[in-house]
Amino acid sequence: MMVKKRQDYGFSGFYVPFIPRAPRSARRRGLHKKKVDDTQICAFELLASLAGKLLQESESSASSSASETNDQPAIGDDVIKQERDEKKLLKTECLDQGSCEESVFIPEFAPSNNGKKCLLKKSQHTESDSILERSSIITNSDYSEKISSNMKSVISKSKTSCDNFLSKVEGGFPRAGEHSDDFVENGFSRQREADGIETGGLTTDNTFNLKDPMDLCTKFPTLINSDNNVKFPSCRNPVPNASILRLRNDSKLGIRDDDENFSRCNKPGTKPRAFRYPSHIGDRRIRKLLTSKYWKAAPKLKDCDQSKVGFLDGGMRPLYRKRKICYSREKYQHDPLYKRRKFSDHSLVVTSDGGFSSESVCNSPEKGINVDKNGPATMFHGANGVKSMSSSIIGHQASFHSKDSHVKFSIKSFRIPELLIEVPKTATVGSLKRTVMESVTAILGSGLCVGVLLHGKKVRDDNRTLLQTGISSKENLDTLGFTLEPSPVQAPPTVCTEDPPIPLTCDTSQLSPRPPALVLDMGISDASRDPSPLTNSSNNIDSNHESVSSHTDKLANKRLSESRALVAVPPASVEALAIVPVNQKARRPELVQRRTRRPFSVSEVEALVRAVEELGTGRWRDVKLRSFEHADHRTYVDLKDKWKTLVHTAKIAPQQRRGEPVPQEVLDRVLAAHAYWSQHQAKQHSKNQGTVVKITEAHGGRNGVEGEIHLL
DNA sequence: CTTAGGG
DNA sequence: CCCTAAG
Repeated sequence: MMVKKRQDYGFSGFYVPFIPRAPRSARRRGLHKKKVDDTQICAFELLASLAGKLLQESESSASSSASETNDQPAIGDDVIKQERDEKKLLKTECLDQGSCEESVFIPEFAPSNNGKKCLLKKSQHTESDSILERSSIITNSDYSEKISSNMKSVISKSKTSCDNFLSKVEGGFPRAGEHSDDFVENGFSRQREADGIETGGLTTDNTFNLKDPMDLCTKFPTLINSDNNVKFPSCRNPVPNASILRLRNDSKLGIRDDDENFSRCNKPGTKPRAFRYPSHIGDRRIRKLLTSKYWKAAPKLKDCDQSKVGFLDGGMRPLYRKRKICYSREKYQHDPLYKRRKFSDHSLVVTSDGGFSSESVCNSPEKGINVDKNGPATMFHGANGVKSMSSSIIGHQASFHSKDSHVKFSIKSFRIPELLIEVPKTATVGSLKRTVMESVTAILGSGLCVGVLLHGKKVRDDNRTLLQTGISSKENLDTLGFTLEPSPVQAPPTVCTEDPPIPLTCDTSQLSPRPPALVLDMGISDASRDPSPLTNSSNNIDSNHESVSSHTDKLANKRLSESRALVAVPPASVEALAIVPVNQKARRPELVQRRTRRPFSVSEVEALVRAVEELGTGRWRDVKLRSFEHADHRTYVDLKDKWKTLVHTAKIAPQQRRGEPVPQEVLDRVLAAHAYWSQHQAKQHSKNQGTVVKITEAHGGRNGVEGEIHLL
């Protein structure tokens, strides 16, 4: 449920590199955790924004430094204007959020998620509103930017959209403090004055003039807190929920897909188990989206009480500890972030810049602004074309003007794919920064091109007109999305292995059990074959793109799922950069990353069969414990599923079987056990259980194999 | 959290 | 594999 909801609100069109999830066993469901999520939204957003920032930054640094400089100077009138806009923006955002009950799920969105979400929602209502909103948002960023530094603007912006997020960031990163200060000064000082820090978010200035203030409050409690956070070290944050990016003991930084973490976090009352991360295999890796800037953002951690550090992170290293310090109590929430992250991956970050980078983040005031374009849909109006594209998110909404023959697109921003960065614990912050920068650069460096998606399908025929493609249709506009993709020509597969963390390696590939070579292969092949695997399952709008035939959909999906194993290697990955989707209707279910596929080996199958023979088919947990206890990637559900497939496999002709062939003998045993246990179960139901303890069933396999089951 | 099933 | 409904 949650997932879906999130998706709906968050990512409709977003495509993100796929990353394998943590073992299912580890994951938890958080049906009841919804509320908790609220507080954590920001964190996700933060992450998302970071990603966006990274992208932007790299881009800007590369190509738009000039624009930046230009932009900054203009502080005078513009500022005022901006401010006004900002207020407007804020207001709209608040309202929007308020309107969105599901704000809870907002996390899905990137930093600008809230805004985006709002936008989306608004868009539903009125296009004009959405536009306004967007522009206001943009303005806002501009405003802040102009006021102080880009960075500040970013912060302020982010704050507006997501206070929590900021606060979290702060807490999470060593340099957060710096930003926070700036931020406060520039963006929120007013607020504080007015209402005091506590109420900051709500009462602050005009910003939040809501028709119903309460709405805002109730809905965005977190935001309020965040304000507080900004001012005060996160550790002081009274709100337990304040989520921060949690750093694990591991040296790997990155956003983790693990649901596990997520779910734990969600549960307020969760057991201590939540903190056992370190022991978990999957947890070992901390994946975060960090940008150098990101790190910079958390300077004030030191401010936090050191004493609290030890809370949850017993053995953390100083470095991490520092970061963690403030967040110790928020570990829970942290997890949610991850999960959201997953979702958010797909989402656009409205304020990609919202985040954290101080410098180039908000370069172009116009970025993210909607533009009416006569030209190709792919064109964005921005301060600088390229820059805006990469950094700004695509507006999810495109509006169709019946009046003229123009189609209006608003691209709020683009999101960059999740980056997995792995560095040794002993790595310096500087090295981390470099690593991040390199990875980002790698993404941008290879060149990007814009892709157009309609109904999740990639529109490849560049010669088609919007009209022909259906993009001019109002309905279709809702499902229109843009993507940043690596240039066709280059797709240098830069896959790093996760294992060698020692040298700073930028691992854009997901941790995959598979051999790197394989991964690469998959990634490449997938990319080359089908640039937009994600879109396969969606309905084709057009015939112009190479759509996968329906019967091959399954295969495609499979491929897809496999490819997901990789976190897109920047250049190579098709979906490297996000998409902007728009409508929830159009959303695809697969936004959530799937775990990497790990075919059962024959030996595993044998172990499974053995266990099932002994334990029966209704005790998967026991089976897991007995035979797969150390196979963390095999959950009992996996085992159950495997058994299911085994039974099926055993029933079909050998020619129809795929994958690593399982000895017929084993399959026969499967059938035998299946038959036996089915019967056994039936007997039990019929209250006739105790009688038969031992059953021998013979199946006429081609080998005439006979399966025996021995019961106690 | 586990199971059991459907997708 | 994923997702859910049910214990």
